Amino acid sequence: MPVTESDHPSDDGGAPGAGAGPGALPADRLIAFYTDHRRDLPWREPGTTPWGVLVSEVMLQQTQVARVVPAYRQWIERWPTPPDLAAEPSGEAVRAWGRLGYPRRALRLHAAATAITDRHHGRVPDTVDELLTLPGVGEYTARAVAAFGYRRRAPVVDTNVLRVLSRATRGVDTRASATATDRRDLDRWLPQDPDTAATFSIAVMELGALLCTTGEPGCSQCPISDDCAWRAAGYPAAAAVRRQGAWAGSDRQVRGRIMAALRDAPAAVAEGELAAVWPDVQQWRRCLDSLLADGLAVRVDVGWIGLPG
DNA sequence: AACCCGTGGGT
DNA sequence: TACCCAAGGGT
Repeated sequence: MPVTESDHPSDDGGAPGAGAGPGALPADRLIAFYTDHRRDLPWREPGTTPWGVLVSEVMLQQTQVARVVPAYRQWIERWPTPPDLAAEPSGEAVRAWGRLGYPRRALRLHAAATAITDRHHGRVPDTVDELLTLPGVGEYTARAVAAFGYRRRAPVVDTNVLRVLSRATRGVDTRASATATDRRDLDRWLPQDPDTAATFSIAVMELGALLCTTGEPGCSQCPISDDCAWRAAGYPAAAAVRRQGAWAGSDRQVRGRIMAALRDAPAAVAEGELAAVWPDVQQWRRCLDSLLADGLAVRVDVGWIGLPG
């Protein structure tokens, strides 16, 4: 594990000093860290709507912040409200998604905009339960929108928060995905005041993104290192994760090429031309069929494939 | 519950 | 280089 000596001095049990205690997640210091070191991101600007928060959260699902920023700006400028997006064909959402990856997210975001328009009068719902009914909105995103969009008190646990929670309060590292237990554990540290709770959540997330990272954590700059159970335990390594399959030659690669061809074309593409993206006809056929089944592509006519209308 | 789903940056 | 993995969700 890439832990530097300078960041992790093997001190001999120095006094905890003014720490809140081993395994604590002290809100005051986390919020102070956020105040001092927060990144200026477009979805954090004053005036960001709950719809803006929802769009940013969906884009950020498994996609890095730096790649999301320009896409988010263009998306919000073009579709400032859910009805604006719902009024357009879903294929336009898929095209605007560009190369963010996992284009089903674009389809689901469009479906969410439609549901918000039809069932919620065009206003993004403000309760976790209602948000959970929206396509593409899971346990994390629902709470993120409630907390960051509406300043509700909800335990927001993404991969960053889970890493901080696990390390600081349990003394172990993890690469698992968050569970209901994790949300309950975080809730213990969540300030009661809703607005402060929302700031606390984004502060923990920011700490995980900037300092308490998977790679080389910046423990020497961490505001809660004195309370960190993981540090006290000597930075034990996380359990190994199951390797993902090879990318080259995968269905995902083939699907990606087909979608890129459809996005780059102004209108429908002849199947014969589309087949040129991959030499293995069997695999190409299987992937095209899966894209049609997913609704990411449609057969607009015999032998012609396009983005959904 | 394990597996699938895109793309690209970091090392 | 090859591999990890990044503000997850759906099945």
